[in-house]
Amino acid sequence: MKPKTYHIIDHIKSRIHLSDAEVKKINSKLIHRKYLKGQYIGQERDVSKYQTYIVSGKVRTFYLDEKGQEHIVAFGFGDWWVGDIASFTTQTPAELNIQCITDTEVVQISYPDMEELYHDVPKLERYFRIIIQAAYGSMSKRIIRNHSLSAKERYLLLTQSEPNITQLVPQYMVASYLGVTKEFLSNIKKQIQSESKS
Amino acid sequence: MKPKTYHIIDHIKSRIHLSDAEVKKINSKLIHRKYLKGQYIGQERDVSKYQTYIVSGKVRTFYLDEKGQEHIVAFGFGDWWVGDIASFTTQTPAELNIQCITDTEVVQISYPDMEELYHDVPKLERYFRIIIQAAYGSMSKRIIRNHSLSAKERYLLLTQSEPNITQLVPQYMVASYLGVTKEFLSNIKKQIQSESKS
DNA sequence: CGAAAATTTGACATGACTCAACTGGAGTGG
DNA sequence: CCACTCCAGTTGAGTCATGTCAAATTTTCG
Repeated sequence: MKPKTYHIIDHIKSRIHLSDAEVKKINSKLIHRKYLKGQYIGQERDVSKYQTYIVSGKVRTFYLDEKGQEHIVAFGFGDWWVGDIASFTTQTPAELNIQCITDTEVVQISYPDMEELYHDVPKLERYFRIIIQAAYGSMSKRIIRNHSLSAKERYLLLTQSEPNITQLVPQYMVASYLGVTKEFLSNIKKQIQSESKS
Repeated sequence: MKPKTYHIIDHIKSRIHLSDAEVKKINSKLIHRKYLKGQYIGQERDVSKYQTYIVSGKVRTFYLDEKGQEHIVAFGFGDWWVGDIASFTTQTPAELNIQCITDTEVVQISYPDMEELYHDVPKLERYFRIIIQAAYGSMSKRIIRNHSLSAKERYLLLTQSEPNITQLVPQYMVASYLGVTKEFLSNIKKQIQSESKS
């Protein structure tokens, strides 16, 4: 019986070449796991134990400020990595919460296994370098947009680049992701609507 | 005559181990270069040709919006990498400008040389993975702060974590980095001053 | 010293937030 | 199948943070 191969392997293979032995090695470290809607993959103050790859489902990464308000840093919609990278790489308490918006299927690699994998399959360093570079690039674009665009412009940009975002997550999460209150996002939508009518 | 060893090698060695042969290999690809105050290491629309390590000097990375306003994404103050990562890694036109605030000494690696180095010294993948993870972590914290703190709180946090920032760069750049106008930052400073007096 | 650049000031405008009330489903259970 | 609750979304009034513009002042530096 062959060991089960996860979609994640294809994802890695699309960036770097892997031999069968390497695939096997990686597979042996993968933990397959399911979370229910509302469950936390990781919470603030806990040290992030796993690097988590979303196989299916929807996840949000958010920060809770002193006033108890949520600020969504990122969404994860399948075939992508989530987690508090700072916490995982330095094995210090996390600032971020990773919560499932829907039932979610993931594949995880623990910190010690990750270190072992980096040692045994050094090419993975390249894979993760590429992944993180991409994440860094989009994060830096987000900062730029937050500084140079109004909330309305940011909303239009988001709906344009991710047209079904409104189907994927409730509106108050979109607001939090954009960095505005739900009331104001509602207001923005009304503005846009009345503009398109005239 | 031995080839000159740059400080950058120590920086790399503090993250990964390198043999003498590997050091030599890396050194052979390093381009040492000086820029004058005001010069651009990279400009928007140009494809970023080099990964740039700041040896000494001060650099800012900024974005120019449609209204012609500058938005500073990051500063670089020595012994750190700068550049438009998205542009470099995908070899597509940059969105970011990298400008020297003072005379600046850098070490650069060209794109083809970088690829060659990754091939010949695979450990470098690890080094850059670690570097970018750190950059990503601080970038993500910045997004959080921008969303959850007021301009005044952000300013206080910055002056606390980087007390001599006011000596390092002119105030209007600090304002741009914080995402506020120079007038408003001036206002904030006045507020803080009057608070500390009472 | 003089010009250019950086900073400050103040009046005014506005984007975005707060709060509180209201609407409108989507269960859930009697 | 209705009544009830719960949650997401909307509305509107009032407020505050921050932006805009234009002028005055200070600093920097040739």
